[in-house]
Amino acid sequence: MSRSERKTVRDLRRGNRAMLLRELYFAGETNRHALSAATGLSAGSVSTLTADLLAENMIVESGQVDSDGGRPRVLLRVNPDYGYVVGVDVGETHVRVELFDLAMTVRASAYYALHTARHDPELVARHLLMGVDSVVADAAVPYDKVLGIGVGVPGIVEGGPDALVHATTFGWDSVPFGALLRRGTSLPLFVDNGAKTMGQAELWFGSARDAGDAVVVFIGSGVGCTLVTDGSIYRGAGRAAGEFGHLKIVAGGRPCRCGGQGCLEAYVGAESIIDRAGITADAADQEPTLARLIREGSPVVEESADLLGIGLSNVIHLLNPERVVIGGWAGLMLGGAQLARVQASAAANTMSSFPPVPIVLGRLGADAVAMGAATLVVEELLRGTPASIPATA
Amino acid sequence: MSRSERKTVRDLRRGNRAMLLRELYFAGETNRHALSAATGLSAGSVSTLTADLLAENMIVESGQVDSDGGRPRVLLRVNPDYGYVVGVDVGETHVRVELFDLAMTVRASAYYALHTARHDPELVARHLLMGVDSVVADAAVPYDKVLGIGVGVPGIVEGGPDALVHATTFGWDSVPFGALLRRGTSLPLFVDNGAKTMGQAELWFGSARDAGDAVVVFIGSGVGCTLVTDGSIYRGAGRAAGEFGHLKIVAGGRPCRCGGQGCLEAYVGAESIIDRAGITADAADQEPTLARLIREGSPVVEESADLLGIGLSNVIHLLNPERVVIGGWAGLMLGGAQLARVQASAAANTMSSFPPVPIVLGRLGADAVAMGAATLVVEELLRGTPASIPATA
DNA sequence: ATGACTTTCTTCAAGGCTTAGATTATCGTC
DNA sequence: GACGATAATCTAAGCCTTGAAGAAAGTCAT
Repeated sequence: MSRSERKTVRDLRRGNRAMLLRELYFAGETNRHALSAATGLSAGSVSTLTADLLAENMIVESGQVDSDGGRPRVLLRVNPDYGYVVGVDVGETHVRVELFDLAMTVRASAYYALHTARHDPELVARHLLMGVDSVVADAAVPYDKVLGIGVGVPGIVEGGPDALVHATTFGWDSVPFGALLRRGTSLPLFVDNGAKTMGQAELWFGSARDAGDAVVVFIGSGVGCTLVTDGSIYRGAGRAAGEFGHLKIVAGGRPCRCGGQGCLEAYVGAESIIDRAGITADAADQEPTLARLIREGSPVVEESADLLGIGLSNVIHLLNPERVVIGGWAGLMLGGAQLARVQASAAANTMSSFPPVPIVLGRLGADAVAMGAATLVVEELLRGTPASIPATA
Repeated sequence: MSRSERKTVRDLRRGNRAMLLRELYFAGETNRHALSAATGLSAGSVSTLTADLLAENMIVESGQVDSDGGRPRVLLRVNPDYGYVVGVDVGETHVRVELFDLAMTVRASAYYALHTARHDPELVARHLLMGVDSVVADAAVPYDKVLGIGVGVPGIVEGGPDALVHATTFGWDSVPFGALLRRGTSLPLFVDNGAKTMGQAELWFGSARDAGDAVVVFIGSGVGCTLVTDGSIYRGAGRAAGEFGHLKIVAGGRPCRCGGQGCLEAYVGAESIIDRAGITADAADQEPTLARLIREGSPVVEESADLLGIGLSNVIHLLNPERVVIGGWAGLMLGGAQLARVQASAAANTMSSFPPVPIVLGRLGADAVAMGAATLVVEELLRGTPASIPATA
């Protein structure tokens, strides 16, 4: 009930520092004057705070620009090489590991195919850890400058150090994936649902950028989503919020792989679309198969767009977002061809007294899951809590 | 994107003061020692802050309790007579005005029946303002100690000074109700959707008390809800979040009074239940008619319970609340008789990997709308922003 | 080249805040 | 009645932000 910490003057400084750093991170490149305006802090405070950050090598001066008739401004930016973050996308068919610098430039990546029905958690964990070693080596980066590992996985991820994962469709039932990884690395670890990591990527750098309240829908084999409230991801009481795919949109409808009936995912997930078209496709063939169905203008695809619109109208009624973003590989395919139909269906099913909501496609492509996972680590850094300061700055 | 204000050391104090006041308000009666523990502030800070609040007459000492073998603790509480707040429930059939002290004790109330199809905004506003004058007079309270008026109305309430109200079912289409009231009073005004004010009442004093993440469903003639995130009400980008009643749960289903099809409200709102049972009832007769249907065990009622459960499962999947509360006069009736059925239906339609969610009835009865509206004013007071300090404290 | 003017950034005294620890108040108990 | 215990207040010390003044580093007109 009572939020709002911040008690001593020390906390005040921490908060202001975090605010400044955040501004600096998202602005990309600014000067002290602009920072002062953006954060509301006095010029003096900005000066001392940036001095601290410069001394820690967390930010760097990156040039100057003339100001019409005055002392030139010194440009500041977050030091991309202050540290590195690893993002991992554990998908239904693969494990993708990428190493980013703080400017989110990919420095190295690794990919491991998962063969169907072989989602042994131990194996996945081994791939993942191997991938981490590999990207750190490939990027030729000192280990102690890796700030942490973010991992996006299918299913619901419980909090806690074990990071229990419940992903029926993936064959994982209460798998302590965090604990499994913990055995192989001592780096800070952040495990979350893959739809949410993608959502954070779109929120930070993609189509949901700067949105205060948004919904980012993820459509791959299954369907998930990220709810953005007040500019950050809402996770709910048990970190399970956003199970958009299991909204019931057809009473007593098609059985879903979750065990329920009439779920949205049973209609608009790639697996379901293909299944409904009467095709039997291997997991690895889903992508080309769906592409073909869309190209051929299958009525199943159109129906999926209509149903997705209904599903979106539900989210719109409930959450009143300022924007809806559709992402995930299947979402981008479906949306690429049928966005207008989705929009029309959503609008038709939304009350007229509701302000119209833009529905757009994700901008970061299918790789956003790994990038978003990496941002979980960056988020921690920007929070400004001590720790996570590498030995040699 | 960047939240977290709090910049100067002055803001720090304001924040701490607000935190303390909030704690004091919800604890009801505490001592300085306990406050220190609860807020994390040092004993010294609590001492000076409470001294300020006492000097302003915002809190009072209310007795002592012995502490086993030591100086007795001085009990502190918010001064119930520091100021008064007015809460108004504008419903489909009535305008109810109540005046509360800060302990939320009703000091006076007024009631005006609205005759069907006569929801002229001007008339409603006149009733409301008359009611305010009436309760202030009845309670024999000085006008300058009335801190503000909170109003709960049907439909969507846009922010802004005009408080535009969109309530199709009420016959209001973009009615600037706030502006209308503003012409008749200079008191601070807070207009919000009635389902949300009820939700806030249940959150502060009822079944959702202390919940961080909860959903409070309101069922009257229509259906609405309040989403509680991080201990406070989530309103969405355009303050329209929570239109639970217009989730589509039956594709291509029954026409709803909103103009859509298959909305939840078209099945579980009191008006719809009665209609589906084949009865024609006047608005004023809805209550006894629904009571009779429930008593007679009408199959329509059972079906409504099942559908409500499905609707709730959608909210649960999307928001992962720790608790669901059912309120509103029809909700309390329906829930009183069919709660088990609602719970069973919700559980049956929720993924097994989801933690089970308690579904309970509201505890404050049908009057919660007005009380919740009044809390909007109190909320402002607790926020600790200057202003709203009556002349004579 | 020079001086006036601009704009950016830094320095520093002043004022405010919380804290920790010492002090005072007020009980029960031996 | 002294002593211990618990509650509340007082005080010195240490941070922090601000605002104003000053330093830095340019442009521009003459």
